[in-house]
Amino acid sequence: MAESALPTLEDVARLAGVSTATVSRCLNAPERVASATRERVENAVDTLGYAPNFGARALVMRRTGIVGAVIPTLASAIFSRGIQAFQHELDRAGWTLVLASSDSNRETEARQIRALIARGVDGLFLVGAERDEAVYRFLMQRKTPFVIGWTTDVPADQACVGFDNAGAMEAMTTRALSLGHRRFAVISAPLAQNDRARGRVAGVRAAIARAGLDPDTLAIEEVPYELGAAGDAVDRLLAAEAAPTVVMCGNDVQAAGAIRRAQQRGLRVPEDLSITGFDNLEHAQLVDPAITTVDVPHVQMGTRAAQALVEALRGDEQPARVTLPVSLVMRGSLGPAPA
Amino acid sequence: MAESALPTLEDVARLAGVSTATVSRCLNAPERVASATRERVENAVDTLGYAPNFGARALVMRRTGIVGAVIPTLASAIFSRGIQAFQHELDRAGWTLVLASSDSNRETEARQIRALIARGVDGLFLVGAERDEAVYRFLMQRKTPFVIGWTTDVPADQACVGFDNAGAMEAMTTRALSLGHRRFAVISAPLAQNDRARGRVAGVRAAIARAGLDPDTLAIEEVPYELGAAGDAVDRLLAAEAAPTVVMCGNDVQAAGAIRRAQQRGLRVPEDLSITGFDNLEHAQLVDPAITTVDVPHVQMGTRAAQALVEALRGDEQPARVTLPVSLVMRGSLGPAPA
DNA sequence: TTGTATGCGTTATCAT
DNA sequence: ATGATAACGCATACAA
Repeated sequence: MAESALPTLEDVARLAGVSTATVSRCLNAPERVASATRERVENAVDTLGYAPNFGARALVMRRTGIVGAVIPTLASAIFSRGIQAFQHELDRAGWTLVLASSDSNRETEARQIRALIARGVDGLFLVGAERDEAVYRFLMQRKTPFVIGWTTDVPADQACVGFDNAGAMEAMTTRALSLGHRRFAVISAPLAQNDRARGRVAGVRAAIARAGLDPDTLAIEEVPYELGAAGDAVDRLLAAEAAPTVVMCGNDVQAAGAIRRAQQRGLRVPEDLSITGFDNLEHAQLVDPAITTVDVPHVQMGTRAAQALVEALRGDEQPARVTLPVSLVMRGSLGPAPA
Repeated sequence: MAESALPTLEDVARLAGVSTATVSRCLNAPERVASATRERVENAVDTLGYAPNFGARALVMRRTGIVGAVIPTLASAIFSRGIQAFQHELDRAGWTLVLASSDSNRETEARQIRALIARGVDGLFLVGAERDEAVYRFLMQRKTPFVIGWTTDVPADQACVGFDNAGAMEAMTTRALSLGHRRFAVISAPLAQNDRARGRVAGVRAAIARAGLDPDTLAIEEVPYELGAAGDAVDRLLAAEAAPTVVMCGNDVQAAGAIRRAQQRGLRVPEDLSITGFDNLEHAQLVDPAITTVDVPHVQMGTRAAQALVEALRGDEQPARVTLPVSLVMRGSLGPAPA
């Protein structure tokens, strides 16, 4: 028994008694073919179970219809809402998303970007602006349009859809200051390869500096976005000489872990220790007290990023630059400083 | 200024003073070319910034190296761990993942499957076994190998990597019975297009039937995997004539929502009402009391599924059929039945 | 409206 | 070790 190959345009043409050009037209511009022949062709397509060969199509059309996104991780909830919206909007516009994760690692991200381009993506969505110049050069060279998300701190000629990480955290810190807090600590993602995390810390420092405090006394714990790691960070922070009255976390997962650990140590939140989060994830409403946090418009960001990328793919020259507003969500975990 | 196109194999060949065949060899089988010429070619590749054209390669190789996965949703944590593992293992084996979501909708899933195949995926990862016969016929016709995850309840000739949804829930129910519970209720995902959810409910019914109780009295609330919706379901269940002493949830998100709502109504968990979950998500450890749940080996499932798919892609005839063990995780939310 | 013919960029076979 | 060349399956410019 011969290995019967997949049917091609030619098979359909033969069965329908027309040329391959006509079959191609039936599929791509049905209005340009007589309805009688169109029906014959459609029947042939059905009976043969024909579907166009992707590689051949990509070769001749010079595009694949695929766009790629490289995000730090798929495993956590942090990016899932935004990416879900991104992919939904992309789908509406007829594009398909390929997802890769960088494990928050610079080299891995560079590898993934190259891998995606080798897989024929027509455009890219990237998180943050922190990567080697060589990567940007490569993207230029390949003429691959890209959009950067989760930050707006990018060169003027690049498209981005994000928000002001520093400003958001500065606002939250100012709020804590107004509640009487003077001893701050921060739990952040590792700062080394993460411009968003650095921005958030910078916001805290800016606010306390403006309040006349010394930003260099700010204790910073760098830990991954995990409950237990954030808990351990709390242990370390509370062991310090002048323990903080408020811990500003770079993310709600960390805030949730911090709250749980503080409570396990017998501290009341927020009476004894205030804790704030970032992102307004589902986590923020699961713990008790609920987390005072920064609401990030993830869905909007994903949607707008998709639109920006589609525009770039269409050849629009002006790179879209979108700054989304964030807002403080006051819930129970931030209270007045203890007396 | 002319629109300079991307460099091709021919450009490289010309610059290096060799034939395109030699350049191709340099890229795909470097050991089959003299090191002197290889160096010349590599230099030419660098200076031109050459990268192979994906479409041309896919056309002649008859494969894209891309596999697709269609999952109910990207937005929740339910599938993210498994998918992350799936993609990681795939990456190790040199494949790229394209992700699509079906919104838990049968027609949408069918559309997404066709769309992915139109995008040239060489294989597919699907969740659950519930879909139209036409979809399976289409996959056969296209000779597209696929693996089914999250269940093992599939025809014998299909590859699957999953666990026993019914058995897991039956075990949990039996545990509740041994704690004296006699009035059960279930909060489940909508059953209509979800074989895993139906399996879990069937497990509850089987256990209570075996205990001599009437499974037809079992109250079932079908709601999405959202905190608020699960809370509302609790309200309805508790309004019933003979309120349950234990609510078995099909998922930890629902269990978390149920616990919060019960507590807001002034009930103590588990003293007044026991609640169980499923999946052992991060949620389960965030709420207080922590959720007694079914641990599902998501990471293993994703990894094994990737391996199974890669095998199928390599042409292995025997479809892999993997059943992963699940286990009960006893935490605080399930206690003895109230007296 | 339909058909003919060409080219897209690569891999692989067969010579040399 | 290297080169010429034939597919691969499709879209499209041009002819009829």
